[in-house]
Parts: sequence; C-alpha cells; structure tokens
Amino acid sequence: MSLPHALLTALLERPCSGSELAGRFDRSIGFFWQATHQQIYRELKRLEELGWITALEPEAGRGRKRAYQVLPAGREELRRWTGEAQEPKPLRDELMVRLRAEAVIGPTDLVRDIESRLAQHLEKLALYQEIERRDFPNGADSRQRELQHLVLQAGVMAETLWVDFCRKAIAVLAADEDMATR
Amino acid sequence: MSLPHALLTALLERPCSGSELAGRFDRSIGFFWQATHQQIYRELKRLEELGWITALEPEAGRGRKRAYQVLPAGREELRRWTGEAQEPKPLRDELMVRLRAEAVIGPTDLVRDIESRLAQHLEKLALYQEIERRDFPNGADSRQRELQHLVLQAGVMAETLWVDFCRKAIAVLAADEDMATR
DNA sequence: CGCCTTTATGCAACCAGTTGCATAAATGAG
DNA sequence: CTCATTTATGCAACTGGTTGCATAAAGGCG
Repeated sequence: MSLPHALLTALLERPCSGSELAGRFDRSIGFFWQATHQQIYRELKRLEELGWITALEPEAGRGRKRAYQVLPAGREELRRWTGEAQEPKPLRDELMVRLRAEAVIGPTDLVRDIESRLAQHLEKLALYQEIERRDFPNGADSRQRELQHLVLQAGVMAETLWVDFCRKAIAVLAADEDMATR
Repeated sequence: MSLPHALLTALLERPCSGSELAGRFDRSIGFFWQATHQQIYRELKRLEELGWITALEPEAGRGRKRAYQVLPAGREELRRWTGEAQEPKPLRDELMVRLRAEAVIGPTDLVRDIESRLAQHLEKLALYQEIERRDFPNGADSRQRELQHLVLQAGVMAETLWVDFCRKAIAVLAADEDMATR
C-alpha cells in the first residue's frame, strides 16, 4: 500500500498540513495516486503514532491547522519501502468487461460512453502536455527533475494509449451500428 | 462494480459452476478483471438471490458441483449496465509513487525491481501476441469476435506501454548509477 | 457586530476485494 | 479398500478506499 509512503514523500518535499496535502495530491503525486481528505487525516494520525512524522507548532493556539514534518524513522521507512520489490498489478478495467458483455448481448449504448471518455482522455492528455511544456521545456537538468519528468511522461503515455484505444473501439462499434441501420 | 456483470457475461457465454468460472477468469475476461474463488462464490449466491441466475440440476445428488445459468432478468440487467456511463478511473500506480520517493530520498534498489517488472511485462506481451496469432490469424470475422479481438489488443497495447516505460525508467535510473560509481 | 461561507479537521459506516482457514466429495496410488 | 491428494464449496476476519455527515475556526460582507 502506497498512501503512507506517498504522504511521507510529499511531506519531505515540503512539510505541511492535512488539507494542504489534499490539495497537492490533486496535482503531482495525485496524477498516479489519489486520496480523499479522510484517508489523509486518518493516515497522518497513524504515521504520527508510528513515530514517522511529527506535528510542528503543536500548540500554536490560534488556528487548528497542524503542519507535519517527517522524522528520521519515517525517512528510513520510506527508503526501505522504495527499494522493496513489488509485483506488477494485473490490469483491471471495467470498460473491457463492458466490451465483453457487448460482444455477448449485442449492441448497446456503450459507444456513447466511449465517445465521452475519449473527450476526457484528450483533455487530460492536453493538460499533461501543457505541464510538460511549462515545467520541462528543455528536458530535466537534475536527477530529481529527471524522475519527476519520467512520471509525467508516464501520464502522457497512458493517456495517449487511452485515446488510441477509444478511437479503435469507436471504429469497431460504429461500424456495427452502420450495418444495423443499413 | 464489475464482478456481477463479468460473471453474467461469462455465464451467458456458457453456463458453468463456480470453480469453472474461477478457471475461466484466469483467461479471457480475467485479463482485465480478476476474481478469487471466494468472491465468485459469494457473488453467485447473491446473483441467485437477486433472481438473475439460477442453478441447474439443483438436486443432482452426487457431486456438489452446481452449474448456473442466466435468467432473463439477469440478461436484462447486463444490458442495462453495459450501456450505463462510467467515469474513466484515474490512473493509480504504486511504481510512480516509488519513483517520486526515489527522487526525494536519492538512489535506492528500485532499478532492480523495474528490471524484473520489465521481464514480466515482456513475458505477458509475448503471451498476448501468441494468443492473438492463434485466435485471430486473419483478424475477426464477426461482431463478437471483433470485440473480443479489441479487448485482446488493449492487453497488447497496455503491455507494450509498460515495456517502453520500464526501459525509459531503467535508462534514467541506470544513468544516475553510472554517475554515482564514476 | 453578527451572519454566511469557506477551510480544516474528524468520526462512523460502508463496500469491494483479500487472506486464512475449514470441510466435503472425487480421485487415484499403494 | 484405504489413505492422501485434488477439486469444489464456503465462512469469517481483515484491509484499503469511499461516502455521508459533523463540527469548529477563519474570513468576508452588510
């Protein structure tokens, strides 16, 4: 499970509070790992209990915002986890199940849904490419930046794949539809 | 959630028992939707309670194997679900979290893990291509087969992407390693 | 000042999927 | 025939993630 380690990573990049983490999760790390504020608060408490992080300005009186920073034990744990082997998770996609169902029960409205997905994936692709243009106009200049770039490229590659696949699927499904109406 | 509908699809293709479903899930639909026997038995019971499927030979005496078939209500539900819109699920990948962590805490053993993943993805890619060669030597000849082919192609595309990405990642991480040892 | 909205925090219940274990019938080897 | 193995079924507990709701402080407006 990645959430605790994603939080440690984000807090090492910059110590901050739960709600700020939730915001940052919607960008950067959040491209590949999402978390609701619930998960984040719950997990921060657990990480604190484990002694991996600690709250800054614990009794700052005014304002309930509690910023956390990573303790040496947390850094050590993150290092351990990062080098740990993991099996690649098998593919799992509901759309493929729907396509198999379509194959068995004949034409449905599925193609409409895929058209709308295509639009969404195109949008996300454009977003990622825009970020890439903005943040890495001349590639990456340091190890850290190279790795960040790599993760972003993964996003571009994945969205490109989805765009290609949706187009292929629409071609197949629309051809059927033509035949049906002819 | 797809499991009930994946089961309905599989049972429409051919009525069978829980354990046989578990076996078939390791192929075909299982490329994109896995399920343990536990989930399958639990879900079959639920589908029966809902009146979507029914057990054949309910009191066949010898042998506890219970084969199920889909009832009209189940077929109707599958059709309803297939045309239903679904948001594309956001990407979610632990490896990307690890790469971001690597970027922050410096070199780890991560590259070893990615090398082993590369090997596994190459293996899976070869398997899918082999299946494609065997089952679709001349493309697909019917609507149903076209859709099955499409799903298989999604597998090929996804594994190809992973292979490309692993190679890219190894290049970045290995370059760092060279620098470190130089 | 007093009120409404937004931000930050959190509990509790739920849901889908996994893990560990159990048990009964079928099969097959000695 | 009998015992060990494999196949088929299933319960219970757990885990990670989601949803719905609640509450308290901060900020802005009349």
